[in-house]
Amino acid sequence: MDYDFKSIESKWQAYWAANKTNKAVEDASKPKYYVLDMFPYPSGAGLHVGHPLGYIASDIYSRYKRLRGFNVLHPMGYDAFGLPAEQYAIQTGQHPEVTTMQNIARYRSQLDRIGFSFDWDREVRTCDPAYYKWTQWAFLKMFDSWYDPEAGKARPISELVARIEKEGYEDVTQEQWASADEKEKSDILMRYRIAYLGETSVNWCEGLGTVLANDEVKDGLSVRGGFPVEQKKMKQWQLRVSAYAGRLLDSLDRLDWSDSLKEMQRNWIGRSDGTEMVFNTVCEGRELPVTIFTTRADTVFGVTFMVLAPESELVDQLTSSAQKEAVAAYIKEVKKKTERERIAETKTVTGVFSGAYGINPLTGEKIPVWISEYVLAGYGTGAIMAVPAHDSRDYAFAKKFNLPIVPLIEGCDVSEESFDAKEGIMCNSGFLNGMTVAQAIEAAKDYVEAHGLGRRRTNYRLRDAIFSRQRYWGEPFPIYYKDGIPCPVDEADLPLVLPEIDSYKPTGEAPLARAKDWTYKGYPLETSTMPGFAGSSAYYLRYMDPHNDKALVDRAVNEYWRSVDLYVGGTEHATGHLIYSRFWNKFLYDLGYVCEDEPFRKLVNQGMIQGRSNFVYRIVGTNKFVSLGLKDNYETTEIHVDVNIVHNDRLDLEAFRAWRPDFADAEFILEDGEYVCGWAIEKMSKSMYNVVNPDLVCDTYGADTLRLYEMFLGPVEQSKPWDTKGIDGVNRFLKKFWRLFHDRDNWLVTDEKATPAELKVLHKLIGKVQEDVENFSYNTSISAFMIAVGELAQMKCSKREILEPMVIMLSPFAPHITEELYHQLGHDSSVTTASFPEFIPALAAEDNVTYPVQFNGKMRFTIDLPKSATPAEVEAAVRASSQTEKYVTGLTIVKVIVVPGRIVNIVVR
RNA sequence: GCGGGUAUGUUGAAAUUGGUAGACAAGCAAGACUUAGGAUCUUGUGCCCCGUGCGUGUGGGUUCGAGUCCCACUACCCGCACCA
Repeated sequence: MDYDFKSIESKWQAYWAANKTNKAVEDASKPKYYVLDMFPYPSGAGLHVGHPLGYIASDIYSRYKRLRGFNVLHPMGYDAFGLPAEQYAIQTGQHPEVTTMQNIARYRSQLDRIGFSFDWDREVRTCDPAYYKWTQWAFLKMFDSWYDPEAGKARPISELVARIEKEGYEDVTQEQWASADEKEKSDILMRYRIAYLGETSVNWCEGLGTVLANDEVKDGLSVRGGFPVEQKKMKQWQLRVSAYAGRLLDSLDRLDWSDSLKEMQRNWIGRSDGTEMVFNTVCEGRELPVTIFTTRADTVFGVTFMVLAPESELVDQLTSSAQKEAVAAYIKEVKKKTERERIAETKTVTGVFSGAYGINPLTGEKIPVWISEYVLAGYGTGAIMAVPAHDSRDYAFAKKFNLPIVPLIEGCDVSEESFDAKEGIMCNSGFLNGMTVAQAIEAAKDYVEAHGLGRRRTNYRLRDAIFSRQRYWGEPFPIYYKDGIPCPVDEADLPLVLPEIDSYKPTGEAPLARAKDWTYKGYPLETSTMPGFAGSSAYYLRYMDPHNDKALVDRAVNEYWRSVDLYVGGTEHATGHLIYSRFWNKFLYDLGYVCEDEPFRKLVNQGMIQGRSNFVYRIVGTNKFVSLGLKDNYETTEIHVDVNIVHNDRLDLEAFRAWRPDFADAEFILEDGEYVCGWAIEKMSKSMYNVVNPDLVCDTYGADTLRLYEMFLGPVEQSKPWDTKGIDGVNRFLKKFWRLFHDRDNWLVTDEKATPAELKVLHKLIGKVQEDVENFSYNTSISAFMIAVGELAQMKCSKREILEPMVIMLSPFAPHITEELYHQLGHDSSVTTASFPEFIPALAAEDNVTYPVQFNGKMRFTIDLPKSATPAEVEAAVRASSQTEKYVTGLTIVKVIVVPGRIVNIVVR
């Protein structure tokens, strides 16, 4: 009987679906383990072989944990709101929901073919009203909360109101509050709510007709679509993520994530400890204190000018009448630039003198105040003290505008460039003279605080998340406007269902503005929708209790599953989803809705699967194609060719002629009768014709081979090109494994007792697989299987005692073939209900140890000794060996090093 | 510029964490079986001047012993980037 993967795979996939084999049920008698994949956005292109990589890795781990007696939660769903479906709708008029459902169906059928152990009863879709009810609910909770920096957590806004009424808070006095009208009260509270409506400079993308969050913009272009993005002041919903910056940073230390990912988040959060200092300024007799932020308080004696951001509110007040025109012209010029231009021109220095002067609080010196775009309004206070000698940006500015440069560190040379390093001994710096920079920073901070000139302050780069999108295909905000005051929709009225609209074409206003009766209690509803990350921020919680319509997740259920034990996904979410989710979770934790303050305890980043593109070389001006080795003899153009008609870099000529009409009469110049294609590693994409579809691999080799091959390709974390060449190896392994059970006509498995040699093969394998799977080192554990199967084949061992444990161990990797064999072995339950075989080290141990014997570190020969031999016995045996004699003639043994079980090294002179 | 990572045969890679470098595959070569093979099975395969030789990006160091540890450098990949 041959290994017929097609019938085996479809048979068991149907069986698992019918029997709900992978259903997860809360069970207090078993330890839980929660394995999560980053759920996909169902794009129109379907899956390529790169997508399932992480899913396979996590599926292996889930199945392994199940064999080890854990109650495993391993769900899957779809991040289904998003731009591509809406843009398709704009082009075709088809409702995004229709497109989305079609794509989901396609994804599901592709996923099902690979044999994942997902509990599909727990599937979530972010675009499902029953799901986004809880996205809206969380938003309402954020709207109804503020961040109390004293308690270090979010609290209900009613507690803030109570406090203001009783004693005022920050700059809001009791009296002000008492006399405020509804609108004013709303405005005051808006400054504190976690979800708030605020005017801010936002990334506006004209091409997409919407605002975008910082992580959705790269190099001044939108990540989706690549349209230019400009800065615009707009009133938008925002989430006060910045309030959590400190906590998001601190608890990173407790997470089992890769260093690089944690570092990325640390950079994104961007903590910097510095000093806020007040400089008094004078402009035509008007005095105005200006607060600046610096991390280099020690350099205050070298301040030769100050700079304001062009967008700073202080600009108007600090512009003298003489400079008014020049400043206005400069600001106009700056505003005209797109974000992209501003980034591209970071090297060119621009700026204008404001006409005002500041007073250095330590020296009393009078310094000019300038305005320049190199100072950012959104960071610190939007104003800086400039120390050109020790800051390269200030230096460039000072050079351009001929401002003085005062060096503050002994022996530093600032004639050509600034000295930015935080090292050396201070000079020209009054009481700081003679200190090291590190000492001076602290001393200066102390001085500033002691003399009431400012205070220590920690700044974060992390900004609040802009939460509004002027789009259709997203969650509607549960907010309506009563006389212009934003009010929350009653929780009982959630979900607020996305209305139908007649056309998806952009008109300049938000699509929901066109919806009929988009009102609540007679008042207009908010017309923006939520961004993509809204629905993905708490989906891992919803999987715990996906059908609950009373709560996001039931308290007791949450206490059982707690948080994700293993999260598998790509690094591309480092500064988006993974920050927002952590924020969202911490917020829910503060209010007591969830029991863990971090959502993802361990995170594994799977690498990307790159494409391996193939090329043909067309001789310019002809329809003749020349093989790789001969192409240098001609003038050629390189053309991407579909990798599916190339095997081992040899072109299938007939398939090539049939591929595209213009190649139908192609001629070839061959080498050795074959056309050899060139190749390159590139991103897997349609346009490069290097996309490999997993369905195709399942058709030709089967899902088990696909799974094994993707894991055998290399470590899960590493990016690697897809190269179908090696796939035969793992396929051969499965066939070999099958042949331990079957030959052409017979069932070979016997109940004979296994020999010690056979048990050794088995137990060595158990030990290896156990260790490797725990470390996600799947490629080496597959190697171990190959070795074991080879050895058993050699021994002609087909004993149940050996093979049955192997079937169980292999089942996480290749679930279909093992399910078939497990049933053939006489079981009528699924292999997933089996237990991982127990590792007995004694059975795996070798009786003898082969010691490599080195002389002065060079290996010369090996010697077999009993495992029990003591180091002294080993040394004696080695000294007595005739081999040793050969290598020491004429020399003396200085010392013999014996590492028990490892090696013997003899030092000779 | 700042931060993180990687570097081993023709290719993907492994190395018990300081102890026989190249496991296991792929590719290639030779052979067997076969009407045939993109099937199956053997065997070989780091390099060379074939030795007590050389060899894990380069140059040093520590050690009886270094792919692994330390120092300096180079190349590539990823992230951030006028963040004061």
